Amino acid sequence: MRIGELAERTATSPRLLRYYEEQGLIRVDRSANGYRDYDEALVDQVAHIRGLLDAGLSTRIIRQILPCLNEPSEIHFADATPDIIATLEGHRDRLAERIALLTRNHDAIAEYVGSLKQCALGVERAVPA
Amino acid sequence: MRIGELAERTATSPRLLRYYEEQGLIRVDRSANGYRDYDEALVDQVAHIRGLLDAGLSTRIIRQILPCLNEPSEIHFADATPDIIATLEGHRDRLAERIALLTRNHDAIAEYVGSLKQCALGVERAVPA
DNA sequence: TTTGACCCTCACATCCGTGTGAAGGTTCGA
DNA sequence: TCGAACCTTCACACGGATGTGAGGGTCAAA
Repeated sequence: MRIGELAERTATSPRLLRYYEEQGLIRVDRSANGYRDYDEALVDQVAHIRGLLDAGLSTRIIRQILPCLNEPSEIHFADATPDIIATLEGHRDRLAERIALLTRNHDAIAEYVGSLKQCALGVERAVPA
Repeated sequence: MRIGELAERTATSPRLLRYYEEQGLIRVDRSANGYRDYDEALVDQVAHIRGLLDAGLSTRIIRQILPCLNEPSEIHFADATPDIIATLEGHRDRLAERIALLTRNHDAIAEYVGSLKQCALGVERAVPA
């Protein structure tokens, strides 16, 4: 499909799709006329990338961890060098930290919202101003 | 305490502490000479803010959810308007989505790294080139 | 054949969190 | 009293993700 359709289907902009390509996040074919020609699978991939960006990861990091996340999950044996493994372990651990932090904040907000709703109910019943 | 000390204790920079103040994230007193005078509690608060920023939240959002996160957790009853509650629920839910997404990715990376290490071991044993 | 909707590249602009430096005031110890 | 180390404000700069516009090509339908 062409860039306009993919942009619409992923709720992004053509500009961003070109940017992700430039950053090495997606691979894109070209038609004879020079237009970008996107594979159907890119719809999911772009959604995935957007999620990761939205979660605060940089394109640099996403580029590094993306190979692990391909669905067929074919292991690239050549990648099993110690420093690549170390890099991935680092990303894995920092992801865990980030998750823990987000979880703490999520829980705090949830608790606060709970109290607030409780309180709103109480006010509604007790102080019918 | 003064800005230098707080910067050091929170591993930030004076510049950022001024910025957080400017963004309405922290409240800061002034000494007679015009110097900022930070309360002890700011150490934790700034750490908290840094965590949220690091987790990908913007100062605008942080400003909104910060009141819920104060340690004494004194509920601001006046805040219990339906739209504020809705906003908070929105943040809470989007946080939950992010956590789910990051968790999936964390697990995928962990699994991939596991396979990679396994594979590295195998190669080491099987192909002592 | 022309028009309109799409695509291309290039490049400058914006926002946000952050760094940095200038120009100057305060405090404190030598 | 001088200098070092701290503080102030102001303002410009930068990198990353994104918007926008100029100048131009492609293609299909009228």
